[in-house]
Amino acid sequence: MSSIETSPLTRKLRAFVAFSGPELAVLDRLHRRKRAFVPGRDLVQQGQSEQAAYILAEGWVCSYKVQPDGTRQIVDFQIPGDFLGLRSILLHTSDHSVEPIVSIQAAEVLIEDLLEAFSDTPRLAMAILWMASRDEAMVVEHLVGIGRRDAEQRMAHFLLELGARLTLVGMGSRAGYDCPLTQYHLADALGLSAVHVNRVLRKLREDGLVTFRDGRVTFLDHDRLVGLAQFDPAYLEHTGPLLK
Amino acid sequence: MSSIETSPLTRKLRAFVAFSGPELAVLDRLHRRKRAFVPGRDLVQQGQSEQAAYILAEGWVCSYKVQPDGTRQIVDFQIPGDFLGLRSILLHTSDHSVEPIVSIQAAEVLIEDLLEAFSDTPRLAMAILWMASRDEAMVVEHLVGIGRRDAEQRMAHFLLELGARLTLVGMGSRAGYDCPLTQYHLADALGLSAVHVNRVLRKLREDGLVTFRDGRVTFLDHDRLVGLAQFDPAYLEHTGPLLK
DNA sequence: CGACCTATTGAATTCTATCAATTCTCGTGG
DNA sequence: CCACGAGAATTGATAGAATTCAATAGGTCG
Repeated sequence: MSSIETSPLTRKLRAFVAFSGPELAVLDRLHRRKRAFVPGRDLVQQGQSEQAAYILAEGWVCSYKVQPDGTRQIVDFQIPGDFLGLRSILLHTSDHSVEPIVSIQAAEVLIEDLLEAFSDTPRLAMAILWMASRDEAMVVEHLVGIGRRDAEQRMAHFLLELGARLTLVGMGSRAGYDCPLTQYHLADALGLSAVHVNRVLRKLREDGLVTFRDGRVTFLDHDRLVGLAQFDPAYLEHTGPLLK
Repeated sequence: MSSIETSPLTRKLRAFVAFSGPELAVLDRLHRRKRAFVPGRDLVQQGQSEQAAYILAEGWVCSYKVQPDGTRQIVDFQIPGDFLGLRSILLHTSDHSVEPIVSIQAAEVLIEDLLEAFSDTPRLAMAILWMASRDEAMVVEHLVGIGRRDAEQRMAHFLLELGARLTLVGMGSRAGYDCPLTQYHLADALGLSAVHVNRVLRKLREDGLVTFRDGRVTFLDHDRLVGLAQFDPAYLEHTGPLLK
């Protein structure tokens, strides 16, 4: 049995699609070009063309856009098993940057690899397309959060969503999860100032809902937090692609 | 020559991909199930499963999500040539609603139609996937706008983006465009209150930048507006899918 | 130890929402 | 023809939310 069967991506997709041996082999091939990255050096640069995509094997990264005036907006965080830069290779140019938050391991995927994989196994293509749609649904939910929730709800919703995603890949539970993000990351993701992030976290802590401390998110009262955030995980719990 | 060759979708895709006769015929088949809708009755309902997708032939619609507390966030507006609900059929359930803003014409596309079209003409599949990526890039830009721009910049950027999109399908120019949206639509899209939308529009008008009046957006000083919004249309001007 | 990053808190300011009231347009029915 | 009501746009006043500026403290690393 090859080690690929336990990769986070494979693990995630297999929750929805039963792959055949040859399909697993194709997945294996996609993982062959392993590379390591450290914080401070971007995997993908906004505005660059000829980008590769990556499958994140270990660690956390964030996708963000910077504006001409220097402010930045984090669009999404990716965790092990997530695909990075799929849109970049489709559009042949990257509209965003990708930055490692901790030291990471990622498999580089060239456009040729992907086209080859897609033509070999249409089922895999469909599974990846489905995954991309799920990611887009997450971005949409993020948009709603920033547009129509106040800072406290935004934070609560964000911490809960991250928890739900991490739980899917075995890195979290209802009790909490390890989280390498700084308050500056939260600020850039939620469209708040770092100062206000700090105040909101204090309020949530003082209200006995959740703590964010020493790289760990701890849910003190999960149910009440869900109530505050009006968190509905439906958009994360899809029934999988239409593969028999 | 069939009339399909002048449909907005065909027109848009042909700007990037040269289709063969059989491929045009497949596009034609996708348009066969024409339907009409009127404002007030949603095409797609949030939470519903077994949805169809649509190709918008005429008129404007918006995609939105409503939250438990009743507030709504418009995620995107669609104009002729845009695809609606592609994600809904992929995920097999809809995470958002779609509402006609004016009376519209749309071609219903069943999941079977799409799978058939994809297997018949991979190039068309790639073109549609590319288009979906472009739409996602737009949602991302929208996210950045709400997260990191103040109300005035948000409005300016939004009006410019809409103008750029409409120009692509021949419905607008640097001078302006017809626009059936109300200030309430703008508010729900930009994450502002309707009252504040009104104030912002007044300011932009008084500053001689743009007017929003009687269903028409008129750019008074396009260049200065671009400067205010820090509008960079790069994310709309892609080189097309990787088809030879 | 000092440099640097992160977290924390206070005070003043700016931005945006909410509440309330008015005007305008347009279509409907009397 | 006009009164009426609905939806849309407009404006003022006030309250609330979040930002900015400024300062301090804790931790880590060389």
